[in-house]
Amino acid sequence: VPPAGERRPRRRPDPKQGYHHGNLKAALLEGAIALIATRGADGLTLREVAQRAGVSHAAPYRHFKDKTALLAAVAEEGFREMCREMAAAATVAGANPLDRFKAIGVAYVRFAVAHPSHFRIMFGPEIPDRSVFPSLATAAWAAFEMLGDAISDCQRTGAVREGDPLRVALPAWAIVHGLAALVIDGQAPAAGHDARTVESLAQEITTAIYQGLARPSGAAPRSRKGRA
Amino acid sequence: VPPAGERRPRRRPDPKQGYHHGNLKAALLEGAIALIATRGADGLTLREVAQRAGVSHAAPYRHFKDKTALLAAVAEEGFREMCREMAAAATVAGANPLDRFKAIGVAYVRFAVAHPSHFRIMFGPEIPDRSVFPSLATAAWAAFEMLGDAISDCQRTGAVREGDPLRVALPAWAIVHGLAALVIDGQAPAAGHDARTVESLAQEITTAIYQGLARPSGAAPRSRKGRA
DNA sequence: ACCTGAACACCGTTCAAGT
DNA sequence: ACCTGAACACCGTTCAAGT
Repeated sequence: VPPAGERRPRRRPDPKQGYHHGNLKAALLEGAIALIATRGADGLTLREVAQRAGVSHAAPYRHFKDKTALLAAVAEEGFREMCREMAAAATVAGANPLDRFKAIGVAYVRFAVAHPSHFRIMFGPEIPDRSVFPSLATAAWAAFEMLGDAISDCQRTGAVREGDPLRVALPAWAIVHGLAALVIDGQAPAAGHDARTVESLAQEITTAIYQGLARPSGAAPRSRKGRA
Repeated sequence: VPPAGERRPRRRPDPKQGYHHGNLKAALLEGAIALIATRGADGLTLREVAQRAGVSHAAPYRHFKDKTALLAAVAEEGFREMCREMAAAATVAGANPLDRFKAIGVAYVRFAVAHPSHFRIMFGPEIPDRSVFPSLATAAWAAFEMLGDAISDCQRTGAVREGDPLRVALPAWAIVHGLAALVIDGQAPAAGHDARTVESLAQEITTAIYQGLARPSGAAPRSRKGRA
């Protein structure tokens, strides 16, 4: 029995298909992502996902081995969307590799704050072993590679120090990931996850990892000057 | 009915006390931390904590309002232990503020990798609103303050650029937090959480946030030289 | 004051049975 | 091939009842 007046998009039985609709799998995935956004990662229930899709609570098992498999699909879709948004941000940023690198980092944080529960599932312990889901591992790796490639480009123009790009990219990944985690967990001071605050925090962070916290060499302890 | 041969420390009924032992609350907290270490954050069950303490599954409610309250106590103890370890690391590092700052950052990562499930509960969404538990909020803040104070000291000696210490400390916090999260979630390349690998990764990270990723100004693009 | 035992409303998962 | 309904073994939480 459906609970009450809940909007449920495109329910068209189409009796040519088996029972309810041809692509229950896609509907379940979509529903799970929507449910996570409103109820949080812990609030996600296989039974409610099934109910929202209009099927019995046992039906999902025909399409996903278990709850973890559904969560893996959710996580994979999250990484794909994150990559899309980072790529879009890089495009907007223009041709300067350093600008592109910073834009990607900011987009990383922006995605996490916009979809905190989704972000948690992408990285959290709900999926204990990512190697069981190769396509998820691939999608996750692609996100890291975007940062690595951006670093590579910066090294080519001489903006970033030399060294293995992936190794140099790790601190950059860590700092944007750390800021994202702290903000969505309510530790970093981003009141209400206000978009402008988050944006400027992310800008500060990417600048910090590029320039470092050290006093600019050659600058006197009391008078700081901008770089060239 | 206790399951089988499980070691259960110091069960001394002491009939002077109420029923089982005088400080069931402490026993529950201790048991919860132990259970998290072996079963993970998701595997923690109020009923099993009670069973291990030798009481009924309803008994914990006499000492903790609900499961979240127990988790908050677990998280608080985690922050205290982390602070202890960071303080110890700073002491070992000596008097140089920059060395102390790096040691604190490394200790932060080391704690997370040594107690991943505990670390997740300290920062995760299991405790939705930290402000409900003031002592937890205080303990968490103390950890951030240690980094902030270390940055302050570095600014006094001129090693770190000027500015609001807490604001300057945020990138440092983000980078160690991010590395910790990536490692325990199996994203960063620390095979098996090997202690030496983690240690050197943490060293690299703290160096990176101090020096920055920028090519050292004044160095030619092809020949890098050490700083003074 | 502190704990027990039964009860309730949930879960994830399985499996025979239906079409 | 795909879905249902009942069933099982769990949860967290509550509450009358015991000492």
